[in-house]
Amino acid sequence: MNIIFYNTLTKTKEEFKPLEGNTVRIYTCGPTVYKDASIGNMKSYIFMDNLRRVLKYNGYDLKHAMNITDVGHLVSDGDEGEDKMLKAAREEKKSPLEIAAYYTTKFFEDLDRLNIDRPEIICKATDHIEDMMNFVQKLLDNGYAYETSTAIYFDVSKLDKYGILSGIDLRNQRAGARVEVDKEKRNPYDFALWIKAPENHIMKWESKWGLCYPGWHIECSAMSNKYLGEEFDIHTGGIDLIPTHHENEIAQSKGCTGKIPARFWMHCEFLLIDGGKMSKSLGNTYLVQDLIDKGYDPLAYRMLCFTSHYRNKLNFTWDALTSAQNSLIKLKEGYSKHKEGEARVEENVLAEYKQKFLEAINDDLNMPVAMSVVWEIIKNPTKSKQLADLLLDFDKVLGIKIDEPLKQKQEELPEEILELIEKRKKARQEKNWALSDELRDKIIENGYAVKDSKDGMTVEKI
RNA sequence: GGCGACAUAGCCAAGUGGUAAGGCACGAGUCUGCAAAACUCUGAUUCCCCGGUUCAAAUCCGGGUGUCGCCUCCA
Repeated sequence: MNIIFYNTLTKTKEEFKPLEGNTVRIYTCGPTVYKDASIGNMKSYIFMDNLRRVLKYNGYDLKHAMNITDVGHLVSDGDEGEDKMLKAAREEKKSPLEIAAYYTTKFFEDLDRLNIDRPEIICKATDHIEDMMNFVQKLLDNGYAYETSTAIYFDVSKLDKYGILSGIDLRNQRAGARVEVDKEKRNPYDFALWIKAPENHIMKWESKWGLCYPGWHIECSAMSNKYLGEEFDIHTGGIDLIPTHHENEIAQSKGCTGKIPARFWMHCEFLLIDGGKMSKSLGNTYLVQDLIDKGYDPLAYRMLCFTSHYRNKLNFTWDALTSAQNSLIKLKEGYSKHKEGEARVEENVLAEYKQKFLEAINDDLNMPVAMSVVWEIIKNPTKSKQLADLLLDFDKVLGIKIDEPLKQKQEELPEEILELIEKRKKARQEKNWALSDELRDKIIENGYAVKDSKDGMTVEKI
Protein backbone atom coordinates (compact mmCIF):
# COMPACT_ATOMS: atom_id res chain seq x y z
CA MET A 1 0.00 0.00 0.00
CA ASN A 2 1.17 3.52 -0.72
CA ILE A 3 2.54 5.58 2.12
CA ILE A 4 1.73 9.27 2.17
CA PHE A 5 3.71 11.73 4.27
CA TYR A 6 3.37 15.45 4.66
CA ASN A 7 6.56 17.12 3.51
CA THR A 8 7.41 20.46 5.11
CA LEU A 9 9.63 21.23 2.15
CA THR A 10 6.76 21.21 -0.34
CA LYS A 11 3.96 21.82 2.15
CA THR A 12 1.99 18.98 0.60
CA LYS A 13 1.34 15.32 1.22
CA GLU A 14 3.47 13.19 -1.05
CA GLU A 15 3.84 9.53 -1.74
CA PHE A 16 6.81 8.08 0.06
CA LYS A 17 9.29 5.69 -1.55
CA PRO A 18 12.86 5.16 -0.38
CA LEU A 19 15.50 6.66 -2.66
CA GLU A 20 17.40 3.38 -2.77
CA GLY A 21 16.21 -0.19 -2.40
CA ASN A 22 14.25 -1.26 0.61
CA THR A 23 16.12 0.74 3.24
CA VAL A 24 14.81 4.02 4.55
CA ARG A 25 17.49 6.42 5.71
CA ILE A 26 16.35 8.82 8.40
CA TYR A 27 18.02 11.52 10.41
CA THR A 28 16.51 12.86 13.61
CA CYS A 29 17.73 15.89 15.49
CA GLY A 30 18.28 14.54 18.96
CA PRO A 31 18.59 16.21 22.33
CA THR A 32 21.10 18.66 23.66
CA VAL A 33 22.03 16.89 26.85
CA TYR A 34 22.42 19.63 29.40
CA LYS A 35 19.06 19.35 31.16
CA ASP A 36 16.14 16.96 31.65
CA ALA A 37 13.97 16.24 28.64
CA SER A 38 10.34 17.26 29.18
CA ILE A 39 7.23 15.42 28.06
CA GLY A 40 7.06 18.09 25.39
CA ASN A 41 10.38 16.90 23.99
CA MET A 42 9.10 13.36 24.27
CA LYS A 43 6.13 14.13 22.02
CA SER A 44 8.49 14.50 19.12
CA TYR A 45 10.42 11.33 19.99
CA ILE A 46 7.15 9.44 20.19
CA PHE A 47 6.48 10.78 16.72
CA MET A 48 9.93 9.63 15.59
CA ASP A 49 9.25 6.17 17.00
CA ASN A 50 5.84 6.11 15.38
CA LEU A 51 7.41 6.87 12.02
CA ARG A 52 9.95 4.07 12.49
CA ARG A 53 7.31 1.56 13.44
CA VAL A 54 5.03 2.45 10.54
CA LEU A 55 7.87 2.09 8.04
CA LYS A 56 8.92 -1.22 9.58
CA TYR A 57 5.31 -2.44 9.57
CA ASN A 58 5.28 -1.73 5.86
CA GLY A 59 8.28 -4.00 5.45
CA TYR A 60 11.06 -1.47 5.13
CA ASP A 61 14.48 -1.73 6.72
CA LEU A 62 15.73 1.30 8.57
CA LYS A 63 19.00 3.10 8.75
CA HIS A 64 18.22 5.81 11.20
CA ALA A 65 20.69 8.18 12.79
CA MET A 66 20.11 10.48 15.72
CA ASN A 67 22.61 12.90 17.17
CA ILE A 68 23.35 13.60 20.79
CA THR A 69 24.49 17.16 21.13
CA ASP A 70 27.07 17.05 23.87
CA VAL A 71 28.92 20.14 22.83
CA GLY A 72 27.46 23.42 23.87
CA HIS A 73 25.34 25.60 21.76
CA LEU A 74 25.26 29.16 22.82
CA VAL A 75 22.72 30.60 25.14
CA SER A 76 21.78 33.07 22.45
CA ASP A 77 21.68 32.58 18.73
CA GLY A 78 23.42 35.89 18.28
CA ASP A 79 26.59 33.84 18.52
CA GLU A 80 27.27 35.28 21.90
CA GLY A 81 26.50 34.65 25.52
CA GLU A 82 27.26 31.65 27.64
CA ASP A 83 27.51 28.11 26.42
CA LYS A 84 24.60 26.00 27.70
CA MET A 85 26.67 22.96 28.48
CA LEU A 86 29.21 25.02 30.33
CA LYS A 87 26.55 26.88 32.24
CA ALA A 88 25.01 23.64 33.43
CA ALA A 89 28.44 22.27 34.27
CA ARG A 90 29.26 25.29 36.36
CA GLU A 91 25.92 25.25 38.15
CA GLU A 92 26.07 21.54 38.89
CA LYS A 93 29.80 21.61 39.61
CA LYS A 94 30.59 18.92 37.06
CA SER A 95 32.64 18.78 33.91
CA PRO A 96 30.78 19.32 30.64
CA LEU A 97 31.28 15.71 29.67
CA GLU A 98 29.92 14.52 33.01
CA ILE A 99 26.86 16.67 32.46
CA ALA A 100 26.41 15.27 28.99
CA ALA A 101 26.83 11.67 30.13
CA TYR A 102 24.39 12.14 32.98
CA TYR A 103 21.60 13.64 30.89
CA THR A 104 22.20 11.26 28.01
CA THR A 105 21.59 8.33 30.33
CA LYS A 106 18.44 9.96 31.66
CA PHE A 107 17.24 10.69 28.15
CA PHE A 108 17.51 7.06 27.11
CA GLU A 109 15.80 5.97 30.30
CA ASP A 110 12.82 8.09 29.33
CA LEU A 111 12.84 6.66 25.81
CA ASP A 112 12.72 3.17 27.29
CA ARG A 113 9.89 4.06 29.65
CA LEU A 114 7.87 5.36 26.70
CA ASN A 115 8.76 2.26 24.67
CA ILE A 116 10.54 4.35 22.05
CA ASP A 117 12.87 2.26 19.90
CA ARG A 118 16.38 3.54 19.51
CA PRO A 119 17.68 4.59 16.12
CA GLU A 120 20.27 2.26 14.62
CA ILE A 121 22.94 4.94 14.83
CA ILE A 122 23.39 7.21 17.82
CA CYS A 123 26.11 9.74 17.16
CA LYS A 124 27.65 12.13 19.61
CA ALA A 125 28.82 15.52 18.40
CA THR A 126 32.10 15.34 20.32
CA ASP A 127 33.02 12.14 18.45
CA HIS A 128 32.72 13.94 15.12
CA ILE A 129 34.76 17.10 15.48
CA GLU A 130 37.04 16.01 12.65
CA ASP A 131 34.08 15.49 10.30
CA MET A 132 32.75 18.92 11.15
CA MET A 133 36.09 20.59 10.46
CA ASN A 134 36.24 18.90 7.08
CA PHE A 135 32.73 20.09 6.34
CA VAL A 136 33.65 23.66 7.24
CA GLN A 137 36.76 23.48 5.06
CA LYS A 138 34.65 22.25 2.16
CA LEU A 139 32.33 25.23 2.58
CA LEU A 140 35.30 27.58 2.56
CA ASP A 141 36.69 25.87 -0.53
CA ASN A 142 33.35 26.17 -2.27
CA GLY A 143 33.11 29.85 -1.44
CA TYR A 144 30.14 29.61 0.90
CA ALA A 145 31.99 30.61 4.04
CA TYR A 146 34.29 33.34 5.25
CA GLU A 147 36.43 33.97 8.26
CA THR A 148 36.09 36.87 10.68
CA SER A 149 37.99 37.68 13.83
CA THR A 150 35.54 35.59 15.85
CA ALA A 151 34.34 32.75 13.67
CA ILE A 152 33.87 31.11 10.31
CA TYR A 153 30.53 32.22 8.98
CA PHE A 154 28.22 30.82 6.36
CA ASP A 155 27.39 33.38 3.69
CA VAL A 156 23.66 33.03 2.97
CA SER A 157 23.82 35.44 0.05
CA LYS A 158 25.81 32.86 -1.91
CA LEU A 159 22.80 30.55 -2.01
CA ASP A 160 20.27 30.90 -4.77
CA LYS A 161 17.61 30.75 -2.13
CA TYR A 162 17.72 30.82 1.62
CA GLY A 163 14.55 30.12 3.55
CA ILE A 164 12.84 27.45 1.48
CA LEU A 165 11.66 25.50 4.49
CA SER A 166 10.20 28.23 6.61
CA GLY A 167 9.13 30.52 3.81
CA ILE A 168 10.95 33.53 5.18
CA ASP A 169 11.90 36.22 2.73
CA LEU A 170 15.15 37.87 3.71
CA ARG A 171 13.99 41.16 2.19
CA ASN A 172 11.19 41.35 4.76
CA GLN A 173 13.42 40.75 7.73
CA ARG A 174 14.72 43.59 9.76
CA ALA A 175 18.36 43.09 10.61
CA GLY A 176 19.16 43.31 14.26
CA ALA A 177 15.56 43.66 15.38
CA ARG A 178 16.24 41.45 18.35
CA VAL A 179 19.95 40.78 18.20
CA GLU A 180 22.80 43.18 17.88
CA VAL A 181 24.42 43.18 14.47
CA ASP A 182 27.95 41.84 14.18
CA LYS A 183 29.75 44.34 11.98
CA GLU A 184 31.99 41.68 10.51
CA LYS A 185 29.07 39.62 9.21
CA ARG A 186 28.30 40.14 5.56
CA ASN A 187 24.58 39.44 5.90
CA PRO A 188 22.39 39.51 8.98
CA TYR A 189 21.31 35.90 8.46
CA ASP A 190 24.85 34.57 8.15
CA PHE A 191 25.41 32.04 10.90
CA ALA A 192 28.50 30.71 12.63
CA LEU A 193 29.91 27.40 11.46
CA TRP A 194 33.01 27.31 13.57
CA ILE A 195 33.62 29.61 16.48
CA LYS A 196 36.95 30.80 17.84
CA ALA A 197 37.01 29.97 21.51
CA PRO A 198 37.61 32.67 24.08
CA GLU A 199 40.33 32.03 26.65
CA ASN A 200 38.01 30.75 29.37
CA HIS A 201 36.00 28.44 27.12
CA ILE A 202 36.42 24.88 28.33
CA MET A 203 35.21 22.81 25.39
CA LYS A 204 37.42 23.65 22.44
CA TRP A 205 39.37 21.82 19.81
CA GLU A 206 42.59 22.54 17.98
CA SER A 207 41.98 23.39 14.33
CA LYS A 208 43.63 25.24 11.51
CA TRP A 209 41.66 28.29 12.63
CA GLY A 210 42.94 28.03 16.16
CA LEU A 211 41.19 26.69 19.25
CA CYS A 212 37.56 26.51 18.26
CA TYR A 213 34.25 24.90 18.91
CA PRO A 214 31.47 24.10 16.45
CA GLY A 215 28.45 26.22 15.64
CA TRP A 216 25.15 24.62 16.42
CA HIS A 217 24.07 23.44 12.95
CA ILE A 218 27.23 21.93 11.57
CA GLU A 219 27.14 18.71 13.57
CA CYS A 220 23.89 17.54 11.98
CA SER A 221 25.10 18.26 8.48
CA ALA A 222 28.41 16.53 9.07
CA MET A 223 26.97 13.47 10.76
CA SER A 224 23.99 12.94 8.49
CA ASN A 225 26.35 13.20 5.54
CA LYS A 226 28.75 10.72 7.11
CA TYR A 227 26.22 8.06 8.05
CA LEU A 228 23.44 8.50 5.53
CA GLY A 229 25.10 10.06 2.52
CA GLU A 230 24.59 13.29 0.61
CA GLU A 231 20.92 12.55 0.04
CA PHE A 232 18.75 10.50 2.34
CA ASP A 233 15.05 9.90 2.75
CA ILE A 234 13.63 11.63 5.79
CA HIS A 235 14.76 14.30 8.19
CA THR A 236 12.69 14.76 11.34
CA GLY A 237 12.54 17.09 14.28
CA GLY A 238 10.37 19.44 16.23
CA ILE A 239 8.56 22.23 14.45
CA ASP A 240 10.73 24.79 16.18
CA LEU A 241 13.75 23.58 14.23
CA ILE A 242 12.29 24.62 10.88
CA PRO A 243 13.17 28.31 10.73
CA THR A 244 16.76 28.22 11.91
CA HIS A 245 18.31 24.84 12.46
CA HIS A 246 16.91 22.96 9.49
CA GLU A 247 17.10 25.98 7.24
CA ASN A 248 20.78 26.22 8.06
CA GLU A 249 21.35 22.51 7.63
CA ILE A 250 19.94 22.81 4.15
CA ALA A 251 22.16 25.82 3.50
CA GLN A 252 25.24 23.94 4.69
CA SER A 253 24.50 20.86 2.64
CA LYS A 254 23.75 22.88 -0.45
CA GLY A 255 27.00 24.71 -0.02
CA CYS A 256 28.90 21.48 0.45
CA THR A 257 27.25 19.03 -1.94
CA GLY A 258 24.86 21.20 -3.90
CA LYS A 259 21.99 19.07 -2.65
CA ILE A 260 19.19 19.41 -0.15
CA PRO A 261 20.15 16.56 2.21
CA ALA A 262 16.73 14.96 2.68
CA ARG A 263 13.80 14.29 0.37
CA PHE A 264 11.20 14.49 3.12
CA TRP A 265 11.22 16.87 6.05
CA MET A 266 8.78 15.92 8.77
CA HIS A 267 8.10 18.02 11.84
CA CYS A 268 6.21 17.37 15.01
CA GLU A 269 4.04 20.10 16.52
CA PHE A 270 4.44 21.27 20.07
CA LEU A 271 2.77 20.11 23.21
CA LEU A 272 0.78 22.77 25.04
CA ILE A 273 0.19 22.69 28.75
CA ASP A 274 -3.27 23.88 29.75
CA GLY A 275 -3.56 25.65 26.43
CA GLY A 276 -0.27 27.51 26.62
CA LYS A 277 3.43 27.15 26.31
CA MET A 278 5.40 24.94 28.60
CA SER A 279 7.84 27.08 30.48
CA LYS A 280 10.08 26.99 33.47
CA SER A 281 8.61 30.16 34.93
CA LEU A 282 5.12 28.65 34.97
CA GLY A 283 6.47 25.52 36.61
CA ASN A 284 4.76 23.29 34.08
CA THR A 285 7.79 21.70 32.49
CA TYR A 286 6.74 18.17 33.32
CA LEU A 287 9.08 15.21 33.04
CA VAL A 288 8.28 11.56 32.47
CA GLN A 289 9.32 11.06 36.08
CA ASP A 290 6.59 13.49 37.19
CA LEU A 291 4.02 11.35 35.42
CA ILE A 292 5.27 8.27 37.20
CA ASP A 293 5.32 10.03 40.54
CA LYS A 294 1.69 10.97 40.09
CA GLY A 295 0.81 7.33 39.52
CA TYR A 296 0.61 7.19 35.75
CA ASP A 297 2.01 4.57 33.45
CA PRO A 298 4.29 6.43 31.01
CA LEU A 299 2.54 4.61 28.20
CA ALA A 300 -0.63 6.50 29.13
CA TYR A 301 1.18 9.54 27.79
CA ARG A 302 1.89 7.64 24.60
CA MET A 303 -1.83 6.91 24.34
CA LEU A 304 -2.58 10.58 24.87
CA CYS A 305 -0.30 11.47 21.98
CA PHE A 306 -2.26 9.11 19.76
CA THR A 307 -5.50 11.01 20.33
CA SER A 308 -4.19 13.81 18.15
CA HIS A 309 -2.22 14.07 14.94
CA TYR A 310 1.51 14.71 15.18
CA ARG A 311 1.20 17.85 13.05
CA ASN A 312 -1.29 19.38 15.44
CA LYS A 313 -0.68 20.84 18.82
CA LEU A 314 -1.78 18.64 21.65
CA ASN A 315 -3.16 20.22 24.77
CA PHE A 316 -1.84 18.43 27.82
CA THR A 317 -3.94 18.50 30.96
CA TRP A 318 -3.87 16.06 33.85
CA ASP A 319 -7.51 15.26 33.10
CA ALA A 320 -6.56 14.34 29.56
CA LEU A 321 -3.78 12.10 30.84
CA THR A 322 -6.16 10.42 33.26
CA SER A 323 -8.56 9.83 30.41
CA ALA A 324 -5.74 8.35 28.34
CA GLN A 325 -4.72 6.06 31.17
CA ASN A 326 -8.31 4.91 31.67
CA SER A 327 -8.60 4.08 28.01
CA LEU A 328 -5.26 2.27 28.12
CA ILE A 329 -6.59 0.10 30.95
CA LYS A 330 -9.75 -0.65 28.98
CA LEU A 331 -7.72 -1.48 25.93
CA LYS A 332 -5.66 -4.01 27.84
CA GLU A 333 -8.80 -5.53 29.36
CA GLY A 334 -10.43 -5.71 25.97
CA TYR A 335 -7.36 -7.44 24.59
CA SER A 336 -7.42 -10.02 27.40
CA LYS A 337 -11.06 -10.82 26.74
CA HIS A 338 -10.35 -11.50 23.10
CA LYS A 339 -7.31 -13.53 24.02
CA GLU A 340 -9.45 -15.91 26.03
CA GLY A 341 -12.16 -15.96 23.38
CA GLU A 342 -12.99 -19.26 21.68
CA ALA A 343 -15.00 -17.88 18.78
CA ARG A 344 -13.79 -17.82 15.20
CA VAL A 345 -14.10 -14.80 12.97
CA GLU A 346 -14.16 -14.69 9.20
CA GLU A 347 -10.87 -14.04 7.45
CA ASN A 348 -12.36 -11.15 5.52
CA VAL A 349 -13.32 -9.44 8.79
CA LEU A 350 -9.69 -9.58 9.90
CA ALA A 351 -8.53 -8.41 6.50
CA GLU A 352 -10.93 -5.48 6.60
CA TYR A 353 -9.69 -4.33 10.02
CA LYS A 354 -6.11 -4.62 8.88
CA GLN A 355 -6.84 -2.69 5.72
CA LYS A 356 -8.44 0.16 7.63
CA PHE A 357 -5.63 0.27 10.13
CA LEU A 358 -2.99 0.30 7.42
CA GLU A 359 -4.81 3.02 5.51
CA ALA A 360 -4.83 5.20 8.60
CA ILE A 361 -1.18 4.82 9.57
CA ASN A 362 -0.02 5.15 5.97
CA ASP A 363 -1.93 8.38 5.62
CA ASP A 364 0.70 10.56 7.25
CA LEU A 365 0.56 8.61 10.51
CA ASN A 366 -3.07 9.26 11.29
CA MET A 367 -3.06 7.64 14.70
CA PRO A 368 -6.43 8.95 15.91
CA VAL A 369 -8.10 7.10 13.06
CA ALA A 370 -5.90 4.05 13.59
CA MET A 371 -7.00 4.00 17.22
CA SER A 372 -10.64 4.12 16.23
CA VAL A 373 -10.06 0.88 14.31
CA VAL A 374 -8.49 -0.60 17.42
CA TRP A 375 -11.57 0.31 19.45
CA GLU A 376 -13.80 -1.25 16.82
CA ILE A 377 -11.97 -4.51 17.35
CA ILE A 378 -12.02 -4.21 21.13
CA LYS A 379 -15.77 -3.67 21.04
CA ASN A 380 -16.46 -6.54 18.70
CA PRO A 381 -18.84 -8.76 20.70
CA THR A 382 -17.34 -11.89 19.15
CA LYS A 383 -14.48 -12.70 21.49
CA SER A 384 -11.76 -14.36 19.51
CA LYS A 385 -8.08 -15.17 19.91
CA GLN A 386 -7.71 -14.16 16.28
CA LEU A 387 -8.74 -10.61 17.15
CA ALA A 388 -6.30 -10.60 20.04
CA ASP A 389 -3.54 -11.65 17.67
CA LEU A 390 -4.51 -8.88 15.30
CA LEU A 391 -4.34 -6.35 18.12
CA LEU A 392 -0.93 -7.66 19.07
CA ASP A 393 0.11 -7.23 15.47
CA PHE A 394 -1.13 -3.62 15.50
CA ASP A 395 0.81 -3.09 18.70
CA LYS A 396 4.00 -3.35 16.66
CA VAL A 397 2.97 0.11 15.47
CA LEU A 398 1.28 1.37 18.62
CA GLY A 399 3.93 0.24 21.09
CA ILE A 400 1.55 0.43 24.04
CA LYS A 401 2.34 -3.10 25.29
CA ILE A 402 -1.27 -4.13 25.00
CA ASP A 403 -0.49 -7.61 26.32
CA GLU A 404 1.18 -6.44 29.51
CA PRO A 405 -0.39 -5.17 32.71
CA LEU A 406 -0.35 -1.47 33.46
CA LYS A 407 2.87 -0.22 34.99
CA GLN A 408 1.79 1.93 37.83
CA LYS A 409 3.48 2.90 40.98
CA GLN A 410 2.05 0.50 43.52
CA GLU A 411 1.89 1.85 46.99
CA GLU A 412 1.81 -0.41 49.99
CA LEU A 413 -1.44 -0.15 51.90
CA PRO A 414 -0.82 1.37 55.31
CA GLU A 415 -1.39 -0.70 58.46
CA GLU A 416 -4.61 1.08 59.49
CA ILE A 417 -6.18 0.48 56.11
CA LEU A 418 -5.28 -3.20 56.25
CA GLU A 419 -6.98 -3.39 59.64
CA LEU A 420 -10.13 -1.75 58.29
CA ILE A 421 -10.14 -4.21 55.42
CA GLU A 422 -9.94 -7.17 57.78
CA LYS A 423 -12.73 -5.81 59.99
CA ARG A 424 -14.91 -5.19 56.97
CA LYS A 425 -14.32 -8.70 55.63
CA LYS A 426 -15.53 -10.11 58.93
CA ALA A 427 -18.56 -7.81 58.99
CA ARG A 428 -19.50 -8.91 55.51
CA GLN A 429 -19.25 -12.56 56.42
CA GLU A 430 -21.68 -11.86 59.24
CA LYS A 431 -23.85 -9.85 56.83
CA ASN A 432 -23.51 -6.87 59.14
CA TRP A 433 -24.14 -4.39 56.33
CA ALA A 434 -24.33 -1.33 58.54
CA LEU A 435 -20.84 -1.96 59.93
CA SER A 436 -19.56 -2.96 56.50
CA ASP A 437 -20.73 0.34 54.98
CA GLU A 438 -19.34 2.32 57.88
CA LEU A 439 -15.92 0.71 57.42
CA ARG A 440 -16.10 1.28 53.68
CA ASP A 441 -16.73 4.98 54.25
CA LYS A 442 -13.70 5.11 56.55
CA ILE A 443 -11.48 3.54 53.92
CA ILE A 444 -12.75 5.92 51.26
CA GLU A 445 -12.21 8.88 53.58
CA ASN A 446 -8.55 7.88 53.70
CA GLY A 447 -8.33 8.22 49.95
CA TYR A 448 -8.79 4.64 48.82
CA ALA A 449 -11.26 3.05 46.42
CA VAL A 450 -13.14 -0.09 47.43
CA LYS A 451 -14.34 -2.61 44.88
CA ASP A 452 -16.32 -5.69 45.88
CA SER A 453 -16.56 -8.78 43.76
CA LYS A 454 -17.49 -12.43 44.22
CA ASP A 455 -13.90 -13.19 45.11
CA GLY A 456 -13.64 -10.54 47.81
CA MET A 457 -12.70 -6.91 47.87
CA THR A 458 -9.86 -4.92 46.40
CA VAL A 459 -8.66 -1.66 47.82
CA GLU A 460 -6.40 0.73 46.00
CA LYS A 461 -5.17 4.27 46.36
CA ILE A 462 -7.08 6.81 44.31
C1' G B 1 6.75 44.82 12.39
C1' G B 2 7.32 39.82 9.78
C1' C B 3 5.94 34.43 9.54
C1' G B 4 2.61 30.62 10.87
C1' A B 5 -1.06 27.57 13.30
C1' C B 6 -5.63 26.78 15.39
C1' A B 7 -11.12 27.65 16.73
C1' U B 8 -15.72 20.78 16.24
C1' A B 9 -20.15 18.21 22.54
C1' G B 10 -17.76 18.94 29.84
C1' C B 11 -12.45 17.23 28.47
C1' C B 12 -8.57 15.02 24.71
C1' A B 13 -9.75 15.19 19.59
C1' A B 14 -10.53 12.90 14.01
C1' G B 15 -12.83 14.49 9.73
C1' U B 16 -10.60 19.17 3.71
C1' G B 17 -17.13 19.44 -0.73
C1' G B 18 -21.94 14.91 0.14
C1' U B 19 -24.85 15.47 5.02
C1' A B 20 -20.53 15.20 12.24
C1' A B 21 -14.85 9.11 13.78
C1' G B 22 -12.84 7.50 18.39
C1' G B 23 -11.60 7.88 23.57
C1' C B 24 -12.50 9.86 28.59
C1' A B 25 -16.01 12.02 31.86
C1' C B 26 -21.36 12.63 32.86
C1' G B 27 -26.31 10.41 32.78
C1' A B 28 -29.71 6.00 32.41
C1' G B 29 -30.43 0.75 32.77
C1' U B 30 -28.61 -4.36 34.26
C1' C B 31 -26.10 -6.43 38.32
C1' U B 32 -25.51 -5.73 43.77
C1' G B 33 -27.90 -6.13 50.71
C1' C B 34 -26.63 -0.83 49.24
C1' A B 35 -22.53 1.40 46.73
C1' A B 36 -18.19 0.96 43.77
C1' A B 37 -16.42 -2.02 39.78
C1' A B 38 -18.21 -4.60 35.45
C1' C B 39 -21.73 -4.85 31.33
C1' U B 40 -25.36 -2.32 28.00
C1' C B 41 -27.33 2.18 26.19
C1' U B 42 -27.24 7.35 25.62
C1' G B 43 -24.72 12.78 23.73
C1' A B 44 -23.41 18.06 18.65
C1' U B 45 -30.07 19.18 13.73
C1' U B 46 -24.53 21.03 14.18
C1' C B 47 -18.69 22.31 13.63
C1' C B 48 -16.35 30.78 16.72
C1' C B 49 -19.38 34.91 14.03
C1' C B 50 -21.04 37.33 9.27
C1' G B 51 -21.29 37.16 4.11
C1' G B 52 -20.21 34.51 -0.67
C1' U B 53 -19.46 30.20 -4.23
C1' U B 54 -22.19 25.40 -4.94
C1' C B 55 -27.58 21.10 -6.13
C1' A B 56 -24.64 20.33 -1.61
C1' A B 57 -19.66 23.47 3.06
C1' A B 58 -17.35 21.88 9.52
C1' U B 59 -14.76 21.38 4.92
C1' C B 60 -13.69 26.29 -0.59
C1' C B 61 -13.46 32.06 -0.92
C1' G B 62 -13.85 37.07 1.56
C1' G B 63 -14.37 39.73 6.11
C1' G B 64 -14.52 39.75 11.45
C1' U B 65 -13.52 37.90 16.50
C1' G B 66 -10.68 34.93 19.67
C1' U B 67 -6.60 31.66 21.24
C1' C B 68 -1.70 30.06 20.59
C1' G B 69 3.20 29.61 18.61
C1' C B 70 7.72 31.34 16.10
C1' C B 71 11.05 35.46 14.49
C1' U B 72 16.18 34.73 21.26
C1' C B 73 17.92 28.45 23.27
C1' C B 74 13.94 25.14 22.55
C1' A B 75 11.12 18.88 20.42
